[in-house]
Amino acid sequence: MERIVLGLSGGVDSSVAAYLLKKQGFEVVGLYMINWKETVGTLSGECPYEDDLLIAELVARKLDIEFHSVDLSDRYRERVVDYMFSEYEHGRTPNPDVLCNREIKFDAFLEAANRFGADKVATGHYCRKEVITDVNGKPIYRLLAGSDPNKDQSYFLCQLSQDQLSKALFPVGDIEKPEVRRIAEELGLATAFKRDSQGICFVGKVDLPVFLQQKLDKKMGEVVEIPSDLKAYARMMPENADERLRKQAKPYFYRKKDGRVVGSHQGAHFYTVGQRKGLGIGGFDNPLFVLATDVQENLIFVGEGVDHPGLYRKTLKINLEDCHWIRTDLALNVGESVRYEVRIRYRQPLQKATLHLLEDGLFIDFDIPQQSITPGQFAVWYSNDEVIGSGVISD
RNA sequence: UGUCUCAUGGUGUAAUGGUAGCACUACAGUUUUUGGUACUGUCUGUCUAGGUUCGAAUCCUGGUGAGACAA
Repeated sequence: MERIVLGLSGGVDSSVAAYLLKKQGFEVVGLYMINWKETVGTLSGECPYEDDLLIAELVARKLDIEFHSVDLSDRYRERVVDYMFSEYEHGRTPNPDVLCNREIKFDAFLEAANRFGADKVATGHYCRKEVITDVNGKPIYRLLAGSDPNKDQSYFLCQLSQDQLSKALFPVGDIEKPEVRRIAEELGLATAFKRDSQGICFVGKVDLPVFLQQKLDKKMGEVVEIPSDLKAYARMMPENADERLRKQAKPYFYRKKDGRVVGSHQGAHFYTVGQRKGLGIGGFDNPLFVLATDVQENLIFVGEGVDHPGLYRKTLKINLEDCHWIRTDLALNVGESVRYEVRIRYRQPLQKATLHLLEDGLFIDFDIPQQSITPGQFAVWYSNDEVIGSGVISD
């Protein structure tokens, strides 16, 4: 009987995943991962993980599976939290959960699983895995969207490697959320009616702006409104196709003199592109959206209305070193192009685009201009249901 | 100093005699295993002191404040 370590989080998805694995005949070991122990910033200084640990243990007992916990908080801090703050400090908007999967759940956690006698790990992610073989009979692992289009979490696994994927199992990927709930209820699991978790796993109940304010310094700066008829928006496009891509992918660069000061803020690094709330500036006919931030000058540039041209761009660039192919066999060579569907944030409907690999980076050229392309976020390209690759949007 | 205009919630405005509406902001909730977005809901107001009137944001007088023109 094959031994599998399952990440039991104390949520309903991993609980049911445990049950399904067991039903499939695996010897399941539930392993609770502690990745954050700090109590600062949490409500009423509660221990952030004790409740979930207890619930996970309860579920394990109910399902009659072996249960342990493992403390990965040092690793988590190094690989996820430090990255997160560093990105914010540089004016980018990180996705800690993508990193958490790449660096923790399918790395450090996998190592821990090995110590518990398993060489594969399972999680409660809503996504699927398939194996095909290449011409030499070598296996190729495919990462597919979860069957429930409403809960598909393949986006968060976009940075996994073939090696990581080869050791992963996603038991709930081919069933839908309501079914998961139903199974949990039928089994009488403690998690059956527990509400879905949301927000960065470790921050828990605290909202991110508050958390960031505790970690990053405040620095008063100005908010500059950019008119929608700025001449930079009517930029001339070069004839050469590659040059045009490069130019289209370049974010608009604003200076204070391009607009007028309409307010102040407490630190440009607290804001992200496309953000509407939190500026505290009223009196306009339409809401203001953040077009860009400049952490060097500590300026925030905003535009009025969802239709502001500064909010849209047709092309984005991913630096070569940030370009990751899950399907390494489908990786582009310099000079090649391919049609895929792309999303630039979790749950965004897939957008048709053409990927062009040039000497200086991967350029994703969308059929339709995209709103709020945000540096630091991950662009993920799909072929139908399959995640082909991903990369960090450059600035 | 003179003349004129204006003064509505945090902001921008609507209602010119019948008990104040809209947008933005803020807040709350929903959606969401990132951030953000989106959706729903809620709060806050007639500069001040008098007067006219059954009744005033709306008319009259004084005050205070802001702007424009005038030298």
